[in-house]
Amino acid sequence: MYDVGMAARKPGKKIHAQQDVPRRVTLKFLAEYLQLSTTTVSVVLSDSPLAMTIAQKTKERIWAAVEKFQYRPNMFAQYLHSKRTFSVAVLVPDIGDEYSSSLISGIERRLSEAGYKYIVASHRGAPKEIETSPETLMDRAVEGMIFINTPLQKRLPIPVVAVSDITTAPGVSRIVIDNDRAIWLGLSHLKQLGHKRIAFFKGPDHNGDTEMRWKAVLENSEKFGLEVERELTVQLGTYPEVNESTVSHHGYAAAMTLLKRTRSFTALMAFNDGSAIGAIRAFQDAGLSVPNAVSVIGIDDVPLGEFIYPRLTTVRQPLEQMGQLAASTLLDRINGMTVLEETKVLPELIVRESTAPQRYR
Amino acid sequence: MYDVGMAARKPGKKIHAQQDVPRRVTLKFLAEYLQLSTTTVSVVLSDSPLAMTIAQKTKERIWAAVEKFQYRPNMFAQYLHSKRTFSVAVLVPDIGDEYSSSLISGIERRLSEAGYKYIVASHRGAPKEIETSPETLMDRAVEGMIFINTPLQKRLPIPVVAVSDITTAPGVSRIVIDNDRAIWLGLSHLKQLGHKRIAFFKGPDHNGDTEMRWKAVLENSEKFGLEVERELTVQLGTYPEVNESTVSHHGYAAAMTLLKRTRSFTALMAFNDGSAIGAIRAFQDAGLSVPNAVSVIGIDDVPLGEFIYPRLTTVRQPLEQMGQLAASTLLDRINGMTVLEETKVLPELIVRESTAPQRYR
DNA sequence: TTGAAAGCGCTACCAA
DNA sequence: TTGGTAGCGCTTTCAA
Repeated sequence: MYDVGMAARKPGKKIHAQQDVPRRVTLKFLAEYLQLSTTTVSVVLSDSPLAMTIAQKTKERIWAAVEKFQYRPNMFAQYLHSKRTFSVAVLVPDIGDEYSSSLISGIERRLSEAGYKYIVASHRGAPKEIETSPETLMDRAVEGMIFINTPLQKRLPIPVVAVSDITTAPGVSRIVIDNDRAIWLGLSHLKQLGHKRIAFFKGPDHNGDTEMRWKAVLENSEKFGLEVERELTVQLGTYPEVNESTVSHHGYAAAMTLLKRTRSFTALMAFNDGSAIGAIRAFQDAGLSVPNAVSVIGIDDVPLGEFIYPRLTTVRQPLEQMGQLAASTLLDRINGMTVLEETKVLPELIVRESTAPQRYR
Repeated sequence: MYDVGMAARKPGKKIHAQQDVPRRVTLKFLAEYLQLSTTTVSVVLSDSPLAMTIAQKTKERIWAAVEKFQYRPNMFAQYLHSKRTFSVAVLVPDIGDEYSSSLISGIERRLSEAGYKYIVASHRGAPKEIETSPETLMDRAVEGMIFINTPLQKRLPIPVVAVSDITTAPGVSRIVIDNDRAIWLGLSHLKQLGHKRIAFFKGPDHNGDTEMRWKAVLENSEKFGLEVERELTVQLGTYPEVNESTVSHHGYAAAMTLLKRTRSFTALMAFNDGSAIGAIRAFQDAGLSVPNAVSVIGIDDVPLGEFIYPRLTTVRQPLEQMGQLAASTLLDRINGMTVLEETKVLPELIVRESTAPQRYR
């Protein structure tokens, strides 16, 4: 393979570039081909202020050569000066789950508009991964990071935004659903339908929405004159132990647990759609019709929700939009703007078929 | 901020490194601190053959300093020599859909074992994106690419692996489900249950499995003495036009189309789980019980399949495993090994509740 | 209007 | 057992 380097034998001694084009064309090659200095070529390519002083004719020759050789600057060499990589990292528990991938979809949309690429790293809950991956990502010189439902302990030297936040480090911008509003929407819907004895699923401990959402359950129940009974609440993923990993499995198991305790509830406010769908199946298996015997409401609005039987009533969490917001916020911080420490996103009630007026039983 | 560069005033004139540590420690800084040359430090850090010749004592001093200053080599500077980035790119139609994200989950697992990171780019079907993103990804110096259900026209100068292949370029390694076997499994199951008039969903045109799967339908039907009637087949995404994007919507619409034509079928072999779930809902809405009036079988085995009503009978496509295989194959090619041009993965029949023996109607 | 030279952080060749 | 020096591909003074 022809090596460009060989063309420059002695400084000052111009040698016409050979016909052979190296595997990847470099600035130096272009300059030699054009009988110009790399400086000149670099200046016009990057359109720096100095480019004003270059003859129009020269510029045109340069651009023609760029076109001819399909020259593309080497980002890694550029980085050495600019320290910019136009890439960020996204940390998620598991890229395979619906929640993460919907958010990432939104993140990507916004990022690609800005010419950024992203690296995603799933830690699958492994503490070691969570601990070390910020480092290995910093090695790739990402300009910022987005933590999705992932704890960050120490402050990073780059901008960080968290979605479904469980970070404890300072200086993190947060994008969160307005959980109070979400619960309020669900509860007021159930209340309007006449439900009094409502069961609740509390989220798993490692989830960033669990605490806020549970607090909202307590507060809003009080507001609505509803009682949150211990007997009617079960936390996902704690009891009983299930090996299966999806939230739906946890929802199924949680519903079964509930049924073993009592059947005195007429509605269930689940933690999310996955657990709601699992619970619906459990109720059906136990011979309880949904929504006739028990109404079920989820949170999220997963795509399949409108195809299950009965179609799922839920509180929509605009994940795509939250992803976009996270990306926008991160880009703003990267560009040195000051941003809100926390941005709340509004949920929306989607009434379908899994909720119905309470019938006396 | 203290600038390390200032420490080296004149070559040869050693100056003790200051107490101040620069933002990010460099090799040069370390070397000055240790009163060694960068060569020496570099050699022991990379544990090159030459490292044998370095005094143990010196090595220890170096490692201690690395620890003390938390030195991490700059990958971008390293790249300039090694031309290696330990990163690959993954192209998908949409990272938000279940199919893509499950595959990526497998890809990531294998990649991270090998210390690789990946960039994902969703083109959302936009021809312009599909055309240009290989270029922009090459700019990031990825060492290979994985195309998921995405067309690649021209040969790339780096290794490429395709999953659900629709590439036309040469030199691509393919990972595919054994579609013939998948259809065979589904059809033999239905046949055993006594079904004779079976409806089919054909996949959308832009999907890599559509052709092979349809061919398999034709061939296996013949083998089983089943007839594939025009009236009983509808292609997803073609008719009628639906604006909604998910396959489930397409499945719902396709099923409705089918019902408008005839009700003379007793089973449906869908193109995948998404369309199967949409179809089940359509049948239910039309007053047809599944599986009593019509049996439905999907392909994929999505997580929610076992929670819908009725639980979905399906042919499992091991997406995680296929992702891992894709990554392994790509890594092998990157490392210069020769790999199979095509690897077929075996599907598996999962019998649940959406299929039942045919009852005479 | 253009070019020489230094330097970004690291590796590698050749000396000492 | 260790160091000087050149160079990877590019940008950026400073000079001409």
